Order: sequence, then structure tokens, then C-alpha cells
Amino acid sequence: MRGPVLEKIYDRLYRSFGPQHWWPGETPFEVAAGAILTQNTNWLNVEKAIFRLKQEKKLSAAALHTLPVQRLASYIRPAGYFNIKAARLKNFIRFLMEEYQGSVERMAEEDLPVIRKKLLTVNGIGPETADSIMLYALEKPVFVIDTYTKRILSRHAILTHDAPYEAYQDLFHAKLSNQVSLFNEYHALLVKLAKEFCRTRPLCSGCPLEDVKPWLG
DNA sequence: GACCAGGCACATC
DNA sequence: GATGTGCATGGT
Repeated sequence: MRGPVLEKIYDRLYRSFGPQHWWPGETPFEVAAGAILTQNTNWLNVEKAIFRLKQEKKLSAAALHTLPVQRLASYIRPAGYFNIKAARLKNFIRFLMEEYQGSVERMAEEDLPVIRKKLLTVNGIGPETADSIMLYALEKPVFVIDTYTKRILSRHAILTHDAPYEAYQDLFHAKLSNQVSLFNEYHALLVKLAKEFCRTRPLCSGCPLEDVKPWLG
């Protein structure tokens, strides 16, 4: 990669779309739970599940800790994969209770690499979910890589599509200043761009990145 | 009715 | 180590 392409892309996206106000959520805990619920799932469906959890007054570590997994699954049904996600949420809650007395804020007091390593030991939390929790719930400077990020960067020939998660993440970490606000906005803007222009059938016309790099298909 | 959505773990080769 | 598959609802 040559030149400050990542900065250029960011400027284009920000000028086109403006601030995205991520992550939608009232508390760090809600953001963390949302990160698990949104795995491979449309955010609108996640909102339905979160709304239900709020209705039932179960959107807290303490409440979820004692909630039977089957009941939890029924509440989060609209988010899809409800049985697996119920188990994953319970895994995360158990971890949060054992390591941080159920407090996401307490988790944030630890160093970034330590938290990340621990989060990745939780069954159901992979790299993207761990990084989403750290960036958007704990406000740690980690860049989140998702399918959209891979799609956009590979189509602009910045990395190959099959490059590992860490390769994508390392690139952002190396080329940008490690600011939470920048990482927050950048990832959200990539998602916004993908939703508008980068579905499986390429819609290049009007894309703010149209002239940034040659399209490879 | 097909296709997709802000992944991950696990089986099998 | 690489590749394939199950998980599931709701919007377009």
C-alpha cells in the first residue's frame, strides 16, 4: 500500500455521511450484549431483542445471571440464532461475574491486551465481538474488522480478501493515530458505506470512494 | 421465494 | 491448516 490511503478514505466517508453516532446503546453493558446479539445479524432484529430485554427488565449482568437460558432465548428470538446467542450471552455474563464482579466498567480498568486475551477465551466471543466490546463499550483504541471492512479494502486492492483478521487490524493500527473517536467513527462509516454501495452486486455509481482506488471486482 | 444480515464454533478431511 | 456447515429471524 502506498500513500495515506486510509486517511483519504476516512475523509471521503466522513464528508459524505457525517458522524454515525455509534454504538447505539444506553449503557456499556447494553453495547456489550448488543455486540453478541448482532453476530451475522441485521441490527434492526437486534433492536427488537434488546427492546424485549428492557421490557422484561433483564438488561443487566445481575438479571441475566439468574435468568434461565431457555427464557433468555425466548426473549431474544427476533435476533435469530437465539439458542446459540442465549448460551453465548450466558457465557459472557458468567465471565463478567467471575472476573469483574459483573461490571463492564471494572473490566475497562484493565489493560487492553489483557482484556482482549481474556475475552477471546469466552466461548462465543471471537475477534470482532471482542474488539467491538472493547472499542464501543470500554472505549479502548482497537480497530474493529468486519465482513464489510474486508469487502471494501479487498475490492480497493489494499489487502487480499483472504488475509487474516489481524492483517486488516494491524494495517489500521499502523497507518492511523490510535484514537478511540477515530476508530469508532471509521468503522461505523465503513458499515454505512457498505450498506449503501457494497452489497454483493457492486453499486459503484455515486460511491464516495469511486475514484480512490481502481476497482478490481 | 431467494437473498442477505455489524460471526463463531465445531466437524471433517 | 484449510474448508465446510449449522445456527434462525425478519427485511428487501
